[in-house]
Amino acid sequence: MARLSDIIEEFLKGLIIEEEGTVEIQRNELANRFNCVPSQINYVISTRFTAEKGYYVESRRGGGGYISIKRLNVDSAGDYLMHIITSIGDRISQLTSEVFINNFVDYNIIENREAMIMKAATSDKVLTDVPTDKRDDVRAAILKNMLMSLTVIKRR
Amino acid sequence: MARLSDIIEEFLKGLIIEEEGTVEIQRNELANRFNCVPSQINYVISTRFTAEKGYYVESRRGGGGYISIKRLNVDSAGDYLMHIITSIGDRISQLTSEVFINNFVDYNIIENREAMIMKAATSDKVLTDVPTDKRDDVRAAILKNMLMSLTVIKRR
DNA sequence: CATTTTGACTATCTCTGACTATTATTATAA
DNA sequence: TTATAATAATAGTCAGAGATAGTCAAAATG
Repeated sequence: MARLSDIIEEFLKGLIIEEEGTVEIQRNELANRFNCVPSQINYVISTRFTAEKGYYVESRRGGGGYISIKRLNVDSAGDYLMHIITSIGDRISQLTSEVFINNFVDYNIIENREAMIMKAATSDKVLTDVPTDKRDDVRAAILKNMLMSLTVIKRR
Repeated sequence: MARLSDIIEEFLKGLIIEEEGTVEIQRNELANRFNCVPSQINYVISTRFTAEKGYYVESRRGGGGYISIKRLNVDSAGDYLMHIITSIGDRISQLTSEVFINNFVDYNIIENREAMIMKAATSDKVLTDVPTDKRDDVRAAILKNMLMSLTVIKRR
């Protein structure tokens, strides 16, 4: 059974592409369309459309309220990478890391193979020997260092 | 009477052939089908679908979670990689790791950018939070998993 | 003894709902 | 008319329930 969150995520990303970088929705309406509670929309947004992941979200309550999601403009891959690197904190979960990496592919900053390598390097599987409480720190360090390495070399 | 683990192994391998190299299952569902505890699935996977045997395993918990198993490539580059992967022991120093990676580039198995990423992911700098005596183990795990990801058969 | 099977406990991710906060609109009072 | 209060229409938060998978060591098996 596919996750509802993934479906909603895809739906929104589709809209964003259609609308060339921005989308505006009403929370209740969207929740209604997908037969879920409104707060699930917040969940999707907070796990998939955060600022660090390259999205800018605004909203307004009250009558005629809305949520708008904008995809950040990326004209320089290097700038974008630096932005991401500084915004990644000292710790990151495997899932969040994967979402980041997928975004890099979406933004054409890395190739699919490169994404696979990065995911392989930051998976929990590989960090079993790291004490649990340090795992997310090490992962963040790995991810950031890999990204740093990309700011040095141009993509063919 | 054949062991349950063997039966499950055969079942999964059959699926992998049918699906041309990759299969995605739900642990509980599979355990249910074979009337065993879920953790037996982990046992089967960890004893029969290891990297050395040519499989790449990923998983995700939570609602809609899954376990995916991918068969690895057996072409010459894949062979070479598998050979390397098995020859890398459980531990590897940063220096040795770099030598390996440089060789991959020389043998045209990976791109320059990919090499940069791999070196970044296996540098000592990134493993400062790992206890010294575990550092080379973690590095070996990272390197092997990255190499393995390259041997995965892609579909799509 | 080595391997397999089991189950209790843990970790992670998703979904839900009650409660809260904010904004817009309408009604009421001055 | 203008200021204020009440009401309606949204969205936000957070903790807990639900749905998975992972780990590890003891028990069973052969």
